[in-house]
Amino acid sequence: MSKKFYITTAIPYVNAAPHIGFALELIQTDAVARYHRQKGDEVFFLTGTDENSLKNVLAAEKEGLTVQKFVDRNTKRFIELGKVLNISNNDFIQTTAKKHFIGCQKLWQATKSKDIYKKKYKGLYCVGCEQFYAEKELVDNKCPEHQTKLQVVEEENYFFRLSAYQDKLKKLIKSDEYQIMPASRKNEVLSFIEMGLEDFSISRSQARAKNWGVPVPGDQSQVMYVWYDALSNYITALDYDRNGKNFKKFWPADVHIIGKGIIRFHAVYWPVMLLSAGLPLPKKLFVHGYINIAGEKMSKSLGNVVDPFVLVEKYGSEVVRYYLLRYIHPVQDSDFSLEKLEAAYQADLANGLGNLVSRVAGLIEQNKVKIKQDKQDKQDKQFDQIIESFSFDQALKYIWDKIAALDSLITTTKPWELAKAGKKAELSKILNQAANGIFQISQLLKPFLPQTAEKIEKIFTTKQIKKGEPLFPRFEK
RNA sequence: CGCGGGGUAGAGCAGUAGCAGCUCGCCAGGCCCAUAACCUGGAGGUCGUGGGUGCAACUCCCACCCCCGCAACCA
Repeated sequence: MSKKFYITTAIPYVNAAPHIGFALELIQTDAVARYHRQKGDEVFFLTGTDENSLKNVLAAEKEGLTVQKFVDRNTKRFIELGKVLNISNNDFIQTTAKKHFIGCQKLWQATKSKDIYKKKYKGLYCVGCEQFYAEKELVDNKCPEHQTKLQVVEEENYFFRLSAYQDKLKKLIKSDEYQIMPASRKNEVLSFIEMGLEDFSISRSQARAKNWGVPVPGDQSQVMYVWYDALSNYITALDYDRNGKNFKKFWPADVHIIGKGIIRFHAVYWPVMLLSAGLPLPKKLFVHGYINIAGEKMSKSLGNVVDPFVLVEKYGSEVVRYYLLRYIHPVQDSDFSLEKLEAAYQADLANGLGNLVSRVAGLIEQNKVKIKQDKQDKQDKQFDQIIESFSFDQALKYIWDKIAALDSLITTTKPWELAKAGKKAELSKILNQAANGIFQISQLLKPFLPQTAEKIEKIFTTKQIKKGEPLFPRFEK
């Protein structure tokens, strides 16, 4: 019996080229999606881009392009990133899509009328940050980020009655009805809620938004606050606008995967928006950590931004996938470095997996042993449990322990001696065991390293097993 | 008194009361089937600091020091 499984990444805004952090999110999400497909679930995996952010408008202005041209061009890079990383998403939402606009407006209208109200707001606004600042936050009366003077903006906006949902939301999260993982993030959210939720603005004036964004239904002077529209992507992509069959089938989401920076929107705003509109809540929110470079935050000003395209070009997608899943901690921040990536390649992929495959395939080829496929599907509860908890690093460790066990098996049973001694039956038994062990490894590996898994599968399912080329040649010193 | 995460072998991490562990790196031995790969063993840590509770503390309690985030719109 197949279950439906709906999984999403966050949608990054496209004012700059995609960076390695988003690559991590794509790869993690892809691993979970592929895992569920392998289990026979009907999977819908969504990713996309947020094109309505004012930051896009500002970036476009800088380059002298129309906003639409700018976002189209930049979104291409994100689509391209998915391709080069071999990401198996079923759809890619761009929030300038018509169905997204209509869907957002439908959600707005479905929201309980008492939850949306108009309020005058006056504050100091920084266009660069796209945000209001409190006076005590300023440095020399200037924006702490941009060192520019702030504008006094006064306008009437729509507000959402978040405060009314405080108790209800707390209960839903505490009980794991909407499960936030890991637990430390759940606690963080709960303590945030306990501090008290304030109503938040869900629109801005057309002028301030520079006429870019989703218009508020029935009020041409306002566009939706970009997060209101961005979060809606998870349902608009499923054709919520016309209550399409994907929406009926796949909503609510089984998992949203996001980075720690946007936890509030997903853990607080989004569920409440849905509650007010009478829609079911997503089941899980998984929050991953960030990638640091030599202990420092990645940033353009530091000049330490890692370009995922360059990595893939140099090492290949499988190596990048492996490194990010195995050595970037799923929930804590971790350091990224080329040295570590290369060490992982050499030790785990070349010496470990690659060598084992050559080793066993070579022994089989030389001794012309017949391999009988062990066809039965091995259930592995422990492995399932590891993946359910998003412990990608441990999942790979688990697989690599099996690789080591097979190496150890070969070393201790010495098939080459059995061959010399003419002990055919015993030789065949050992090599069958090894071959089937590798086959099993390839199955476990599929969600993580799909291409490599397939190559291994091919080698060990052909009639005449041949050694062939190394999967991961060692780097020359 | 803002909130959170962290400080365990050269590096990266696991370990929540009972002889301090894993991976990489390093050293020695074995093997010779394999991509100079693989296997075994070894060196290397007063578990941030100071107190407390316990028969027993990396693990619980208290205080302090250091690092890194967040503090309503950054993957």
